[in-house]
Amino acid sequence: MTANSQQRQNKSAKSQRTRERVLDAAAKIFREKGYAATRLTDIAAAADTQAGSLYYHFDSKEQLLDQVLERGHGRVAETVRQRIENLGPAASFRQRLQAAILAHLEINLHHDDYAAANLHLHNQIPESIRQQHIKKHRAYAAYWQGLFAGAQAAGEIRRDVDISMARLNLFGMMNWSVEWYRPGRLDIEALADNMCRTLFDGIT
Amino acid sequence: MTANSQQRQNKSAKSQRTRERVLDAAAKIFREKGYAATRLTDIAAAADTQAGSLYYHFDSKEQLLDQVLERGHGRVAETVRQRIENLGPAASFRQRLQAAILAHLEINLHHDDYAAANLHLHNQIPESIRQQHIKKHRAYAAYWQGLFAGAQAAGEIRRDVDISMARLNLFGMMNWSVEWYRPGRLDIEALADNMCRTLFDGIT
DNA sequence: GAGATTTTCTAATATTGATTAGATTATCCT
DNA sequence: AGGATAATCTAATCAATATTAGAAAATCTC
Repeated sequence: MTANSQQRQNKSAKSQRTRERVLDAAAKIFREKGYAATRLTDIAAAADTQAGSLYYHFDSKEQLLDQVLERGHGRVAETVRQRIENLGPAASFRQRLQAAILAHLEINLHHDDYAAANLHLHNQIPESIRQQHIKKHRAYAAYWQGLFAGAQAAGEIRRDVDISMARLNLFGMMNWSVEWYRPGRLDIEALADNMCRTLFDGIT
Repeated sequence: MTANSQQRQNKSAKSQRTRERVLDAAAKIFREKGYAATRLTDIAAAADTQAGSLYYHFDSKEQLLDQVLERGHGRVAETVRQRIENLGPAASFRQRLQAAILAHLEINLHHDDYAAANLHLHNQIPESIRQQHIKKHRAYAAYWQGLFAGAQAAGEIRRDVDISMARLNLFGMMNWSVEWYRPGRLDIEALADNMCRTLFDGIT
């Protein structure tokens, strides 16, 4: 490692720390107040810096949002994939779905502002960056669709069930929970379990 | 009817027509773009008038939002109650719930900007008017909770099911559909039917 | 149809908030 | 240490937009 690259690394290390702080603050506040209602001074305050200083790290408010959403999506997708892989190849599709539900809920409900921002801002994304985020969202949906298709092929879901709709129904249960869930009384594992059972077995 | 009251009626009729136009426009645009991102000039343009003119009818942007949400909530609640009453006293609770689901979906998905605004703006309501709307929302939730409680008491839902959670799951399915549903390929009745069956019977 | 009243328009005002420019401070390398 | 580079701050700028005030137009009453 040359002295030169060492230098670059150090500088970027410092810079990246505040960059992280800013991103964290942005995720938190965007998620709380929405995109338009968030002021850069709010983000700056939460990141313990000045509004003007943000521009050393980011080009614009829009780009800041873009990166928050990007990271949020990445975390969700990776976490879910990872958890399912961890189950190994012998797992049933219902087990996979249960694990996926738990992972999705945990990351969205449990402290991850980046992930939660994706849900909250869903319909507030400015036109200019919307297209790419819709693409990512579609890819995530397709991944789940694969799980449902596998389950149906394996006979774990009835033939007459429309799996696209089943998936949308599940997304609804999960994503709506960010509106009402508050940590404390109910733990997330019980919640995941409940949704999975409702989806598969119903309440009758 | 005196000439005086006649006069008052006429004036107010005229005034009320534009007031309606403005409210309609506000509902539509608030729902599309969110609260903070909506400009008064947008609403004025859609109502075929001038931004300044809005203030003859409303005190502020906030009050405008307030009335949109208020009306939206009223329509939803009344429609659902009405549909259930129409079933008569002999209807099973599952039938009632099915009717309620259909009504809720129809009004939220089918052209009612006031109702849809309630869902879209859910987490963008300014502090000053949030409290009362949370109250309304709670009352609506309590109404549904009653349906679920009745169903469980009548043995139409298993004893071991947590009906609060079942209700939240159903709300999730229904309310998430405003994010993805587009009129055309799938009719709302089929959608309601599907959700009701998923909830009660599951997909296994 | 004249005068009063209601409704709408036009043109300020005033604030807010994103963005930029230049000065200032911290950090790094030799 | 001292000069270069990076990072941050401060103080404009600039545009957007909610709100207000007063003029203009429409409507109503007699």
